[in-house]
Amino acid sequence: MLTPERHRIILQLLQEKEVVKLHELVEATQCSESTIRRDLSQLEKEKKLKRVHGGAALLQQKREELSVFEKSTKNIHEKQLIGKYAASLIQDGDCIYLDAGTTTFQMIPYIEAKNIVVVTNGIMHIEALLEKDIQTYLVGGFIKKKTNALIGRGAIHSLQQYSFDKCFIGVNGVHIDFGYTTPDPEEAFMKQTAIHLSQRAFVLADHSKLNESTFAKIAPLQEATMITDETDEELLAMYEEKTTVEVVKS
Amino acid sequence: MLTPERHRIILQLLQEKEVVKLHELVEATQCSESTIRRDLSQLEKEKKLKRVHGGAALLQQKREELSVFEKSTKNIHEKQLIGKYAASLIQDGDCIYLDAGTTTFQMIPYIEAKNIVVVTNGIMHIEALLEKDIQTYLVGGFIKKKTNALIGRGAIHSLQQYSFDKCFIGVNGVHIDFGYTTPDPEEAFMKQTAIHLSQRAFVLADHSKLNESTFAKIAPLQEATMITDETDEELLAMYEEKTTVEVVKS
DNA sequence: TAAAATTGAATGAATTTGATTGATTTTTTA
DNA sequence: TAAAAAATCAATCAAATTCATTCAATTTTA
Repeated sequence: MLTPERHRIILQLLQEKEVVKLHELVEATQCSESTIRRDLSQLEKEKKLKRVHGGAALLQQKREELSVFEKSTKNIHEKQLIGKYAASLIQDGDCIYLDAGTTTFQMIPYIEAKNIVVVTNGIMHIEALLEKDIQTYLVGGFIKKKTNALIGRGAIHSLQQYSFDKCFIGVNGVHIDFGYTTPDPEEAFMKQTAIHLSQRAFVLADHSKLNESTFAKIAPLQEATMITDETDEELLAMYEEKTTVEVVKS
Repeated sequence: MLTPERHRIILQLLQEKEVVKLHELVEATQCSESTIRRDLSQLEKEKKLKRVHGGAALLQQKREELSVFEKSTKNIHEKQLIGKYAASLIQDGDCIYLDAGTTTFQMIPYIEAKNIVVVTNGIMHIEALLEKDIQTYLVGGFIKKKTNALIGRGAIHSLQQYSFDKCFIGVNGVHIDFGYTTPDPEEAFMKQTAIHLSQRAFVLADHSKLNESTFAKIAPLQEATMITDETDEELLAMYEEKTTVEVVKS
């Protein structure tokens, strides 16, 4: 049996059952455990499924967003590292746009620059920013319940009243061809606008975001400097051809 | 049975029953107590549930700190009464401006009208509004730390994008000569603008506000209907000469 | 045909599992 | 109320399963 056919069978069985045992796949394909293991490894690298002990499991759909709560606990350590580094880029007197989202949120405790102004569309960010006695402006607009972010026409309009030294943007996918992406077109447009209003743009993307792409395009890679904790040299080299990449090491 | 499948079963049973006994999970998954215990431990670490003696429970947050906040305010009972009455004035399909502040905040739990849109400058209000599945817009602007209200040029500008069927305004003073007043001129201007953008304006003022006046003038009495719990007939008669007064009785 | 890629088997390492232990908590009983 | 009984718990261990890695055999490709 050919590799693509096996892969098709594996993914199909997975679709039907949500989780599938290694043994069932051996049964279905009539080939050895080793082969199936190799297939699962590869499919996992391609983000088509998630390996689990004893088999494989379906991973959540591309366009479906996780709740804020789930997001906030995922890759928290990596996000903190990235946040800390990103925060160190802020200089005294800067005007900053801080995108909504859990990754950019992690920057706030590490901000040390004085006399800065921060504009944000993230309601969650406000309390933390005020706690640090940072002059904070909020853009107006519609409140998206799921992410607690301000989006829509009003938000864009509100945003356009400002211009920034630097902006820090969170994304859901970074892809060599599709650039920076996020599931919601409204949010994508918001992020895009912020990038265009800024002298320098930074995208914060932990390693789980690389080689991913979701529905709505924000901007091509070269429009922002990417900050990531990815360590795979080969992968990084690929992105470095297209844009500036700052790698955070733990 | 694979780990993700067990986890799914556990979480699903939990969704249905709120709390679930260890023994039921053993029954449902046909595996040992130890395994279930380990699963529960892990799911608890992932904040997917809360372990309790004998099993697990759904985790519920927020509610409590809200009540703490509610109790910390002055004249809470009167404000609730006023809030309840004011909320009853909202009709299906209305576009509403809800001013920041504790009095207007009390309206939210009592809002029953369907298909309404609420614009607010109060950050505290957001969570409660979203909880009630109300379409919510926030004005942009500078965040005043003390009151968690959005004010300033940006806020005014943002507000002027809308027009309202009704607005509900909190004030610090109501005075027969000076009209409605509040200490901060920026906030006063915000409230004034909202009143002018609304077909009908309501000022919520518990009895402690009457015959008081503070620094910044919002509007003369006749520009808004006053909702109060004051009972002094003589006092009320005085105000009723100048404007419409709605009296809430406990 | 030779080089490269794929496959299945074999190895020991790593993970998961259920049973057991004694400690802790809850309920029952006196 | 306090002691006893029952239930539940965390910690540990050994057996079973699953895993990654290696290597030789086979198939595919150039």
